[in-house]
Amino acid sequence: MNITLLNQRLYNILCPTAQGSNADPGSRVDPEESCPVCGDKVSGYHYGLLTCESCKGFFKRSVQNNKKYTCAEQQSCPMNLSQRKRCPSCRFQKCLAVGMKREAVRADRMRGGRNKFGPLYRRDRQMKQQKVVHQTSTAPYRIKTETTHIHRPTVPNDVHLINSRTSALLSSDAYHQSHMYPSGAGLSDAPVPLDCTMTADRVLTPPQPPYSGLTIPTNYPVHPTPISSFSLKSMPSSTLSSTPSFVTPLSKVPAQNPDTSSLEALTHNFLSQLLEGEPDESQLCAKVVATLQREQANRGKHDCLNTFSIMCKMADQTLFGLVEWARNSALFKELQVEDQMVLLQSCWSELLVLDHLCRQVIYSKENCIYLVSGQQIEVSTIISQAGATLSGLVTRTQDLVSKLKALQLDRHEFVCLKYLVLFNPDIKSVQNCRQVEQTQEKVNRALMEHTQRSHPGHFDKFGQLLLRLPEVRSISLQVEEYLYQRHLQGDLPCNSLLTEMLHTKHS
DNA sequence: CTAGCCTTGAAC
DNA sequence: GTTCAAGGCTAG
Repeated sequence: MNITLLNQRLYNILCPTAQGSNADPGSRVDPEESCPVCGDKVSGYHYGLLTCESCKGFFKRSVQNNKKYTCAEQQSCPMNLSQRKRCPSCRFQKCLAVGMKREAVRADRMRGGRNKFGPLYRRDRQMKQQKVVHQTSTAPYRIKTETTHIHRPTVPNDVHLINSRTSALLSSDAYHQSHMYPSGAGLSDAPVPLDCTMTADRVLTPPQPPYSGLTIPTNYPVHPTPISSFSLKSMPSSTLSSTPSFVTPLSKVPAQNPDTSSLEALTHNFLSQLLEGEPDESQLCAKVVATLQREQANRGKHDCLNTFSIMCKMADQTLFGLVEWARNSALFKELQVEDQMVLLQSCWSELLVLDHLCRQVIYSKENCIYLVSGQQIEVSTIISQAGATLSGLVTRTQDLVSKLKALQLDRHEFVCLKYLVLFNPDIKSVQNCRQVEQTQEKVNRALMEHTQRSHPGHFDKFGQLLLRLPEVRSISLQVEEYLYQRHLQGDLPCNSLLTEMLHTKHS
């Protein structure tokens, strides 16, 4: 079995150098493909991969002039079209991170001609071309499901233009209705009427400037709680700084006493390392918003993304981020790429669910769902208008959110859960099963020691956390099934990592 | 300094 | 001759 053929997109993310490109999902074959650094439109291959003209110029200037930038913030500034100028340091780091090559900038400044990357660009182009053929040949076909009461036309490239005429018919399954993005209404102004002419443009450029949960800042998403002061409860940062260690980021915990066991110090270091790889929520949010804005801008006013497509694209971007997270993880890097593929293909939906849960625990207001785009939606609004499957899913997930909130899941524990899900030694086709098992055990021990040390008063928090994993698994399977049904109906955006993951599992 | 447009020239 | 990624130029 050739794994790379099974899920080329995943393989490309895991082995960016093999294919020479690490661009965003969902737009690979699009002539309007987005720059992996800032999300702007790409103008061609520059210094190793497809980037926009401005990042090309920026990278060239930086390398030619041997620039040394310093970030005034935490070296995790959001990078998108509107903010790329703010922090050259983070921009340059991002350039390098996505794979732009210093060596492609010529020391002798000779103009014209081709460099040694020519073949790499050609291969990448061929790969994209193959991808188009693959996507076309595996175009979704349609079947009827419980949530589909009417026949909706299959539109090439997945776009269902929801208009007022079809909206009433679609109300049986409100997920693809735009109530998820009520226009301009305040967060608690429920119930939100269906607005089926809602466009992504309106979603993404809300009229209300301050954060309300439903508005996405035009350029930079604002989070109710900074990720740096992560705790289970949405406590203000000021409270956090004066609370006991269980809400204090471990990195700020004073150095271990000499009398504390070395084991404890080891666990602390181990967890800190795991935490270091955690993606920045603000950046992810900015990226998602930028992608959606760009997508809509490319479509024009009369070709709007429907809500379900928007949700899928959000999930796709999140998934892309999760795969990147895994790829960059030191523990994951130790595995061979075949095993990496197998593990990710088996747990991607669980990771998505975990990611969603964590976001709810940190950011969501009472009875609201917090999207990766920074929007909050009232659960009751969704439940009241969604079909049976989706309502059930939302309810189950919200129950789990409540339990995790009650357990006061913290950031370290969340990371551990992610690793426990990722390193699953029960996956049969994993070659190096022993290594996966050892890593899982190591993380498991770290989680146990952390819960006992940081939450000594919380009896069996460790066990309680582990007991939540079967439900995560179960929800994720239901999510997959739901998405696959929608995929078969042609509702999912083609050419996405999400679709490819679904496809791989069902093929 | 940025970023869009222009010029160049080896590979095809 | 064409292509297209290099470097260059320049208004803003």
